[in-house]
Amino acid sequence: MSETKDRPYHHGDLRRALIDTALDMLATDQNWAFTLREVARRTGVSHAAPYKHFRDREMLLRELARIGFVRLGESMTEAMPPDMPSTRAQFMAAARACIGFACQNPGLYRLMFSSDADKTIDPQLHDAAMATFGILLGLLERGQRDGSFRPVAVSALAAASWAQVHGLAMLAISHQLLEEKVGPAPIPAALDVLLDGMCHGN
Amino acid sequence: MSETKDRPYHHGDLRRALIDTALDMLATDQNWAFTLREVARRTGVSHAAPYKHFRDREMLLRELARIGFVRLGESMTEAMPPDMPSTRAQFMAAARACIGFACQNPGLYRLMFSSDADKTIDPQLHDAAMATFGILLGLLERGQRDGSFRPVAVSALAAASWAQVHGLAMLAISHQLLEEKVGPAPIPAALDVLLDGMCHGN
DNA sequence: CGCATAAGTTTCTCCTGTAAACATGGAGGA
DNA sequence: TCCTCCATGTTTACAGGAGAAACTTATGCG
Repeated sequence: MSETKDRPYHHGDLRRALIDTALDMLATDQNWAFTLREVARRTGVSHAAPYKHFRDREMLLRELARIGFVRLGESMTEAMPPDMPSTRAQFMAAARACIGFACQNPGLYRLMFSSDADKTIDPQLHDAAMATFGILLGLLERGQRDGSFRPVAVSALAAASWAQVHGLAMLAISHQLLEEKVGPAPIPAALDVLLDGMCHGN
Repeated sequence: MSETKDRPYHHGDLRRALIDTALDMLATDQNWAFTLREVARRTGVSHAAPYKHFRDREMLLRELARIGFVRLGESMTEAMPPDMPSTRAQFMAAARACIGFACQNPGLYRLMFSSDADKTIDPQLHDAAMATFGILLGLLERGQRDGSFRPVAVSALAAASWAQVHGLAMLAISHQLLEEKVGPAPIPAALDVLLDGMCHGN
C-alpha cells in the first residue's frame, strides 16, 4: 500500500489514458506535430507501451478520429434542441456548433478529415462519420417536410450544406477568414447566403 | 568529355529541379509522406543538397504552396474566358476548375491550406493566396454589377462561395463525397444550391 | 500455489531533419 | 594565364521517431 497511484506498473486503463492524452494534444497543439512517443511520454509510460493497445500509429489516429465524429455529433445534437423556433434556426445552431468544435479542436478536426484516417479501411470510423452526417440529413429532411427547405433532392441540400460548413470550418482553423478578405463576420454571412438558396421564398 | 550529362556536379538549376520533383510527388502521392530526403533522392542529389536552396523543409513547403496558389489562379482564369454566356456560367466553370485542380493535386492542395504553410509568416505566400482569392472577388463584383448576383455585401458572397468550393474540394480529395451520402453528382448539385442563394429571382 | 499471459520496459534497426566539415568547379581579378 | 574565392555540391554526424524483438512483471485462473 506504499504508492497506490504512482506507478502500479500495470496502468489500469492505459488505452483510455493514451487516448485522453492524445485528444489533449490535438486540442492544444495547432502545429500537428503528433508523435506517438510524445503521447507515451506525457502519459508517463515507455514509448513502446502504446503498441500493446494500438497496432500502429495509424490505428490510434483512426480511433481518435472516430471519437471526434462522435463528439462532433454530440455537440451538434446539443446545439439544436427540438423546441427551437425554426428549422432554419436549428440549422444555424448546428452549423455554428460544428465550426465551433473545429476551432476548439483544430488538430482533431483536421485529423478527422485527413487521409491519415482512411475511412474506407476502418468500418467503425466509417460508421461514426455516417452517423454524424445522418444528423445533418435528418435535419434537412425535417426541414423539407415542414416546408422550410426547398423540395429539391435532399442529397443536393446535404452536399451543399455539408461542404459549406466544412469549408468554413477548415478555413477558420487555417486562419484564412481574414477580415480583409471576407469581412468582419464571414461565418453567419456565408451561412445566410447558403440558406437563401436552400429556403423557400424570402 | 566523358559523361557530359550524367553528373556535372553543379546541377545548373537544382532549386527548380527540386521544386519540380516535389510537385510531382505532391500530385502523385495521396498519402502525404513528403520527405525532404526522398525529394533529394528522386532528384538525384545528396540529401543535404536541398539545404543550399531552402533553409529548411518548411521553406520548401511554403514555396510549393505559393506555386500552388499561382497555378490554381491560372487554372481558374483559363476556365472562365470573358466571352462566356453568363457570369453564373463563369462562376460554375471557375468552381469546377478549382475542385478539379484539387483532385489532380491532392497533396499540393492540402499543403496550400495546411498549417505547415503558415501564410502569416511568409508575405510572398500570403500575396499569392490573396491574388488567387482576388480572382473570385473580381468575378463576384462583376456579377453584382451586371445584376447576376444579389446586391448584398460582396464579402458575404465571397465567404459563402469560397467556403463552398473549398469544402467541396476538401471533401472530394478525402473521398468523402460518397454516393450513399450526397447522391451521384454532388458537386454541381451543391453549387446549384449555393447559386440559387446568390442569384436574383428564379 | 504456480504458471500462462497481458501489459510494461529495454534495446535495436531504419528512417528523417538538420548541422558541420569537406570537396569541386566556374567566374573574376592579378 | 593562373590563382583564388565562393556558391553549390557531398560526406559524416547526431538527435529524435516508428516499429520489431526480447525481456520483465504482476495478475488472474487452474
